Amino acid sequence: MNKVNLNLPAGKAGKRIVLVEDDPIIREAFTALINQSADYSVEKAYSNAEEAIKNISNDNSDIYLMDIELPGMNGIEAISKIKVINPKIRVVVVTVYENDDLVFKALCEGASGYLTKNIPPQKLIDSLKELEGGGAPMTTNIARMVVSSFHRNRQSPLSARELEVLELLASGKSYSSIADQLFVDKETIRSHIKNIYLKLEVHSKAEAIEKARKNKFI
Amino acid sequence: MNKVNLNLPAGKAGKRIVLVEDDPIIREAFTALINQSADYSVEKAYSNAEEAIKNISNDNSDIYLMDIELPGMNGIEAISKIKVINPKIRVVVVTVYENDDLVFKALCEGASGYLTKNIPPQKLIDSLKELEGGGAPMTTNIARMVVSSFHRNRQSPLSARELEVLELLASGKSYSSIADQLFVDKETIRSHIKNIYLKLEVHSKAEAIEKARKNKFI
DNA sequence: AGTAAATACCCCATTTTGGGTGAGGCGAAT
DNA sequence: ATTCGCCTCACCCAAAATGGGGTATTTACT
Repeated sequence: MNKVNLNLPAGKAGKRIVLVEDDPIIREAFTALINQSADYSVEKAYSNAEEAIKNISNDNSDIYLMDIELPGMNGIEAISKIKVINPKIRVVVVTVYENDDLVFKALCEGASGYLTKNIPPQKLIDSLKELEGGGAPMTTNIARMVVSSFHRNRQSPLSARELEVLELLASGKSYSSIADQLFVDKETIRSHIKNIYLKLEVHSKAEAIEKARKNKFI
Repeated sequence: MNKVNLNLPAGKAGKRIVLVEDDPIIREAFTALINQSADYSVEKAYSNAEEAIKNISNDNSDIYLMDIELPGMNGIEAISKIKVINPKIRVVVVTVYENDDLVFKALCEGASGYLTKNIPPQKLIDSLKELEGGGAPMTTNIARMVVSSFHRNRQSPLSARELEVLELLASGKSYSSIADQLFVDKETIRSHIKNIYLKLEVHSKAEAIEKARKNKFI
């Protein structure tokens, strides 16, 4: 069985990339693919996040391709730690997972892109170019998920005014300040909120906000 | 001066697109470009949103290219109204504006993509393909803006625990329920919140949440 | 040794919240 | 024409939450 070379010689020209991927097959495939390109080369390829993080200053690369599922520290945590150490490093996730939660967590922690492993070879290289051009490379599905996450749900049982009130409530405002802002009496706001609770079948502010956020009413 | 033909004959094959764009030059350019492609044709080209909306059921197209700056109703409102009438219609914004506010407003109202008018011709056609493939076509800059909007700010003066508390507070929870959730005393939460107010230089929940959201601490 | 963080407790006064009930005006739909 | 939903406002009550003022202990890292 071949021992995978985790410390490839950086004898190739082009922008240097660091790869973090535990599957040796994929790691080698991506390395070969990237090294074939004119503009990029794999500086280092790690099989776990801990090693990659330990060597950040030595490697001195500002583009990381990061798997999510890794032995030990996972990719999300790894992004977080990398960004703390050097915020200029751009991390692109490359994974098999298209799970909502992982995508948004990765982006919140600072991922600059999110690709899936079934990406066609040329698209991977294109993605690196896009990244360097200030973009945020995403596969079709991920882009849809990201854009959809902004869409509000129009099937809301709440009236326009109620939505308005609930949004202000969700921003941490008190009944009185909502009333001031909407130029109505505090009692009016209380009425709206009571109706909101009725419609959403909840009994408190926190529940209402949670339900409304979950259903993207607000 | 040429009179622009706002009702082009649909004599061309391919998926039918509706265009809403007030500048006659750009309208004609996009129409010509799209009609040159094998897979798409411009069903109708409107110079304002009101007309486009009035004819939605007749036009029976499910892809709209929408400008933002329009005489009368603007593109954002138009997206909202279109989505109410028929949520299946996908609207892609095509505009000169790369302003954060407009981008996010358009996406919240239901835009499926956001392009800028300097887009290379082939890219526009590619974007339509991407849209049909379930994607969310965006120019490089817009993709970056969208992804950046998820990134949290690590330059926060707050400790990890304080961030945790503030996040729960921002989700509408009361001191007591935050305490329960974090398995500490309510008084501890109160202490944390006092420190948060000190650090953020605010004097109320709403202010703290607003400041933290604005600076993307949470 | 010093600092920051997390934890917990005390006091106080005020505001906020949730629930109940009722009611007038207004516009859209049947 | 009448009903219905929506927006508005009012008054009752009691519990909970909030903001501000303290102080103090333990842990952890430098």
